[in-house]
Amino acid sequence: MKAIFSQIKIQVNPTLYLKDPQSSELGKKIIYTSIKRIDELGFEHFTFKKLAREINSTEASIYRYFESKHKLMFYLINWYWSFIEYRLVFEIANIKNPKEQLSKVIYILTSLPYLESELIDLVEAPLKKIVMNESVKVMMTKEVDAENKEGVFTVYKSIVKRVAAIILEVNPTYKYPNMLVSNMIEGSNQQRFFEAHLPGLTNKTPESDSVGKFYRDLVFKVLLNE
Amino acid sequence: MKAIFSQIKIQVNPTLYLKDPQSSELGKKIIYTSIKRIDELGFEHFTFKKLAREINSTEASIYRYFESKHKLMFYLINWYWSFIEYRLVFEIANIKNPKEQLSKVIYILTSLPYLESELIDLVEAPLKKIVMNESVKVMMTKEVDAENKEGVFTVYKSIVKRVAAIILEVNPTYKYPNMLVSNMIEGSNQQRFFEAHLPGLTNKTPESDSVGKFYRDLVFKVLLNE
DNA sequence: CTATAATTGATAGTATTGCTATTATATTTG
DNA sequence: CAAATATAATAGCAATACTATCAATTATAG
Repeated sequence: MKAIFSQIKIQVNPTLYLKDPQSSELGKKIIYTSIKRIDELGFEHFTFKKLAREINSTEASIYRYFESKHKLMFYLINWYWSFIEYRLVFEIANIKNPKEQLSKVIYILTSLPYLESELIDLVEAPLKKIVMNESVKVMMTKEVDAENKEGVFTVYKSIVKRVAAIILEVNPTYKYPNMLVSNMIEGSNQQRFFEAHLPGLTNKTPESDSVGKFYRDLVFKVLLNE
Repeated sequence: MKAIFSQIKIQVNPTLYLKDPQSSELGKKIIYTSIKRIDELGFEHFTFKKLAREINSTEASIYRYFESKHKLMFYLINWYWSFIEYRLVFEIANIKNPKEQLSKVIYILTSLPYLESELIDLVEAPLKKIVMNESVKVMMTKEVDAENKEGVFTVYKSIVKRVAAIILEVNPTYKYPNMLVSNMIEGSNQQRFFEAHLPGLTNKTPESDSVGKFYRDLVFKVLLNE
């Protein structure tokens, strides 16, 4: 399951691109290089001009693939979400016990990129970092309703739904399964950011993964107690 | 306790402004009007030029108060956080029971602007909306470490610390009090956004405040169970 | 192998943004 | 009323986010 990005052809909602970047060399270069540069510069400082310079192409050519850098960003995020959904389904397939399933899910959704041996790849690791650090900035905008209509959040909602179903198996009377999932996904991303930059907002300890433990503890306490 | 913004002089970290906006008419207009416009347009579409036009002033004049729109945004957020800290201290003062204190705190930190009669004001309500919808975009940037050094997050950390202390009174062995607080603050803001724009990620019901209930349920279950 | 279409590159241009600099005009204050 | 200070007016600049045009290259189909 190594180098998944290159082997598994993950399908991304066509509203997110003008021309499928997976269909040409230039397209692939755009994807690969933009992942590295967005991770490095942050979404705000990343521009098509910088990207074009790096891949020896032009802004105009990049615009033939993506309508805007916003859309490119959503393309990458959606690719990642699709990949996560794939993993979710795959890794849970042969687990029977819902609690064990949930445990695995928590790991997949909250773990750090470099902790996952399967993700050690030049592309997937920075992609996860992008999702962690940058995605909230393109989600929480005034354009969200229009983008939602275009199906930008379909995969994300599907993941939440899927995990919520497992939660309801663990505790059929729990009232807020979707919120518990979306809070865990977004929260763990943000807590990772806090750990790195604002540790006073966290309870970071030198050893051990406190973000992962925090959410594991939280989810199971919320579900298994009265 | 009405119209707090106008009555109580809240002190904001001077690194956030070049000239104290509370010290002049123009300064106050900048604050009041920017709150309304950032709320309306979102941080990305808000510009000093638009603001200047509206208050019949010029970009150059606004730049004498604030180094950048980023700093102005932090000024507003900090003002809000200081205000919340003030409320927190004030409203908890005569509650003895830590659980009741925590209950009050959860309400203050997660409630919607228009649900709080004290906040119904032309300024505080949109200010809370700004913090809910826009603040994460200026927090999660590559500049965060530099801004943290300038003390931009001092008040926020202080709130987290304060509430974490109450949490430890409720459950002295709980390992992640800071994370529980920052997750609740940031999470509730985001869940409000989801409720309004991506309800599929939440468990919204027509009546009753599900975000508030979700976090209340969550916090107490996490703290009061083994 | 050539005609045709599709893709990319080169270049230019536009409106807006974020910000600085300069000078003139008000306004406050001592 | 003079001096200091604050604000307005104007200009300008480099960067950003795009769009448009046309030429050169490459792929593809007959």
